[in-house]
Amino acid sequence: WETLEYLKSLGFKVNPNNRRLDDIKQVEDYYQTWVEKREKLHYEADGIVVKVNQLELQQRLGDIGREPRWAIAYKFPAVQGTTRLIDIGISVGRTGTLNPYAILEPVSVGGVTIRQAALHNEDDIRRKDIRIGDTVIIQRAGEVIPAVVGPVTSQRTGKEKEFKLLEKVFDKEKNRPACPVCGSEVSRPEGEVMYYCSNAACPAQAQQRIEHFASRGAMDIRGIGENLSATLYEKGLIKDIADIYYLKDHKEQLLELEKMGGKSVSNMLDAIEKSKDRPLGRVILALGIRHIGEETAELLAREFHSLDALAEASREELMSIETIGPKIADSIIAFFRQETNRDIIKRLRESGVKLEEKPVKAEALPLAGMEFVLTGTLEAFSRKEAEERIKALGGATGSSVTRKTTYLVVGTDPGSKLDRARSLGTEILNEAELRNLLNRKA
DNA sequence: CTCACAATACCCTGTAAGCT
DNA sequence: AGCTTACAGGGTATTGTGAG
Repeated sequence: WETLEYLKSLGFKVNPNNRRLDDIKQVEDYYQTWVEKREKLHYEADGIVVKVNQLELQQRLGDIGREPRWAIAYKFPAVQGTTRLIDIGISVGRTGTLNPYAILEPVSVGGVTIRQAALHNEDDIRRKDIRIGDTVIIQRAGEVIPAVVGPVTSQRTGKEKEFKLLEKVFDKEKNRPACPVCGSEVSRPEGEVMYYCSNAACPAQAQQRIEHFASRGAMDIRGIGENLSATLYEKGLIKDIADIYYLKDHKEQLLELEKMGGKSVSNMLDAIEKSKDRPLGRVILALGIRHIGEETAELLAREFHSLDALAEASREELMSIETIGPKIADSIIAFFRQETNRDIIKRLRESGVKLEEKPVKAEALPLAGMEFVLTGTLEAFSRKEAEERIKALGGATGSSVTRKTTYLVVGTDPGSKLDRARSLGTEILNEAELRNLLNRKA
């Protein structure tokens, strides 16, 4: 709504009869009533959720990963507080990024004590003009994530220091900037915002690769989280992700670990065994290939059906897949070219981890063997969308009505296909009927 | 067809608190 | 005590769009 007011103030015409504006206004009003009611509630609330209230539209909009595209939170204003920025620390991420974080004078904001907060990157720190020693405004974004909003410049004493990442990680003995974990060289690729540790074998990265592999979205090995993966790595029980599946040969050493009794060890080993036949998409995600997240991993699994097939795919082959461009393709190729990675995959296979998946047989799909032909304009679908959904369920689409055509789908202003279908006695569906069919079978 | 820009999808990171 | 979860907001990559 504010955006629209802003546009109006710039002289743009906004049609006051536009239904959408009414809808937005309605949401805004509803939100305001809750902002007022908030304090009187006998429970905690952090905002309202606006939802599309038609199941059909919800289905069309779908999800991105776990998040629905048909519902969005509209949060109450965040609670803020101020405190002192004592220092800026650096942590090393799974991909080798050097991540600056704020070390704060502990402060209570919205009922919890905040000591640290992410600062993202050097450019962002500069943009916000955050300096070490500053009094800074802190808020909990979405009532949860601590965030440094910016400095209170009126409180400056002149002793505040600008933050320079390369100075922070400067190693006097080596006389150059160095990774705070392994001491390797640090670089910032042209045009990028993050600095990286150049050492792929950096313990920080190795440990977090293990953590990522075991994580819920990937192989989902319950029991192996940040702490255990670090311990197992430090003790040398696990050097890379494949070693996880050979832990069972080292039971005695596991039992010697602190806080690991017989039950913990057997729970962990059970969880490891269970993870051996996760869907292929999970395995691809778990490998930790750069730029391959949940969605792309899933896509690659559908496309290749086995890790070997993916490993052998050419750049062109990869790029021909929708949503995969040169960067992602190169990232995949580079990963499988690495000798160490090939070795890991070999050992994963030997230990019994499932690395392929039967392609879903087209014959097994609900619309298998049916051919659909579309004519006229559809209301709620684009034609391409409709065709995709039919194909996703195993149906075929044709461009002209023949004796093999199962259904003719008729939108508004149908063409001559309708006449032909009538003369052939082909079954005719209108849009609503098609949608029902798709929803029923899906 | 190419280029530039906008929109969208995807990926990554970190904190506190609830859960086991 | 450790693991998991909820969550925001940063960046990068890809796709879509319109003009020439």
